[in-house]
Amino acid sequence: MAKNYSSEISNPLSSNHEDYLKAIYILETRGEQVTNSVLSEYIGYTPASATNMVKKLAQMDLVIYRPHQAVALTPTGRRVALEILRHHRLLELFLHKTLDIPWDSVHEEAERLEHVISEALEDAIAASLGYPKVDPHGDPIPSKNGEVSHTPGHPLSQSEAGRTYRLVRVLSQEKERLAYLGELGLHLNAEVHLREQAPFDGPMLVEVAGEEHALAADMAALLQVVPASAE
Amino acid sequence: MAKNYSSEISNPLSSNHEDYLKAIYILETRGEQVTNSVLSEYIGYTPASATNMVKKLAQMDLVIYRPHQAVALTPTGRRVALEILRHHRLLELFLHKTLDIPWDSVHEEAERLEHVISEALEDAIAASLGYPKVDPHGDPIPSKNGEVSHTPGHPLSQSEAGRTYRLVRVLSQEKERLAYLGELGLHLNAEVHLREQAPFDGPMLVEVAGEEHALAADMAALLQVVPASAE
DNA sequence: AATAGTTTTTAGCCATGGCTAAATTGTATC
DNA sequence: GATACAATTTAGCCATGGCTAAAAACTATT
Ligand SMILES: [Mn+2]
Ligand SMILES: [Mn+2]
Ligand SMILES: [Mn+2]
Ligand SMILES: [Mn+2]
Repeated sequence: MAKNYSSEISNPLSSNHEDYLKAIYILETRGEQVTNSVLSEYIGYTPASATNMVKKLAQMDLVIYRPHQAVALTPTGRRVALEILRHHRLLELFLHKTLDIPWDSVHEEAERLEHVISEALEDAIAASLGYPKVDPHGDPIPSKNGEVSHTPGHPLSQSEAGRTYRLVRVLSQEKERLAYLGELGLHLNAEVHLREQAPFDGPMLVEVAGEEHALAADMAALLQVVPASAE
Repeated sequence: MAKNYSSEISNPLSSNHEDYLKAIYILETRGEQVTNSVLSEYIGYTPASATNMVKKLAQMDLVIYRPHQAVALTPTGRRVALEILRHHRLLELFLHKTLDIPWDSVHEEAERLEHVISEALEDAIAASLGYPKVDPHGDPIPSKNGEVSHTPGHPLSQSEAGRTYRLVRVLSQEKERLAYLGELGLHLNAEVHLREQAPFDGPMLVEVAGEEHALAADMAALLQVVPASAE
């Protein structure tokens, strides 16, 4: 069992290297073509810097780079990306459950911690949480050997009115958005009764914990739910 | 209450900047003259690199630098050093108590984590531990406003034979040494009965948890104890 | 197929913070 | 005070990874 993928690599990866690989992985799984501009915008650096970094990652056999083409992770690159993503999501859950850090703050904290925890600490965290499968936002936690479980659910925006659902995933890391949802009681596993959906992609009327709220359609599209009975 | 001392500073400090300040603080409190060679050896970089860094820290008003003189922390530099040291020791205790990381492994882990935790996380950790005063090695945890409590005790090597003591501090971070002491049952607050001390700085005979062991004099010098009755 | 517009790459700059080797300064000894 | 030795600083090199501006390469439209 190969544990430390940086051991397969001559010089160790910096935090930024790791964040680039993670970004490419996330963009790939979104189904997007990971063009230079998409990547550079996501990562928050200039296109020139992204090209620069991608070429370095290609030299280390972590990505496939062909000029003017979309970047793609190599198997090794994917393993590194998944390892960092595992750190990230384990840390989010740990910070939330063990230290009561609010779910809208764990992301930025994990963004730094993910690069500096050892294998032993990763294992200790996973064990203390009982080897969890999802983070506080319902994002799947990759397993130690790089498997990602498929998460169930469909957007609340495409659900039937008059039924009750359970929130299983929120497709956003935005602090303000998460804080707002939390205020409405829309945290993970919350029960939502969908009263009605206004036509023309209008707002939805939902009931959460006895209170009624209106949700914009694009907000509801980020909420993945399953029927409440199915548990 | 000024919280983030890097906010008083134009550009943020790197991990290395922080480790240099911490090193200078520790060497100062040991009573040593913090010459360039002492610092460079402690920090593990060449003397030229140490000079380089010290000059930068001086430009930021974190240390006083005069060529060919010992370096000294400014009040601001000391605050930064103490903030990082607080992170370090809180993290050591947290890792040990909450995640069962052995006391000989927490140091290297904290060495990286100390630079990336937020003020909020620092507070959450301190709260979850009940605002502790010492780390797993008995080193005092600086308070949020930079106060360091005086730790009691004297070296086991300078103690009276025939009496029982309580271990309150170990003056070493060496992994192997700590692992060895742990195997003997010599963790923090362990009770040690001092049977006899061989003359000419010879080994000491001690009894810990019902077992008898011989301890080299220089090892015993690192163990700070108080009389067991004084609890 | 020419042209216009967009995307990507290249070229070259800069700050950071290591390093080695050489020059300088300080200190101890005769 | 001269001289030797150690400590420190300086000078100059290098890799990293940002950046801007300009060049080049794709893509779409006429
Ligand atoms: Mn990150
Ligand atoms: Mn998440
Ligand atoms: Mn450190
Ligand atoms: Mn310690």
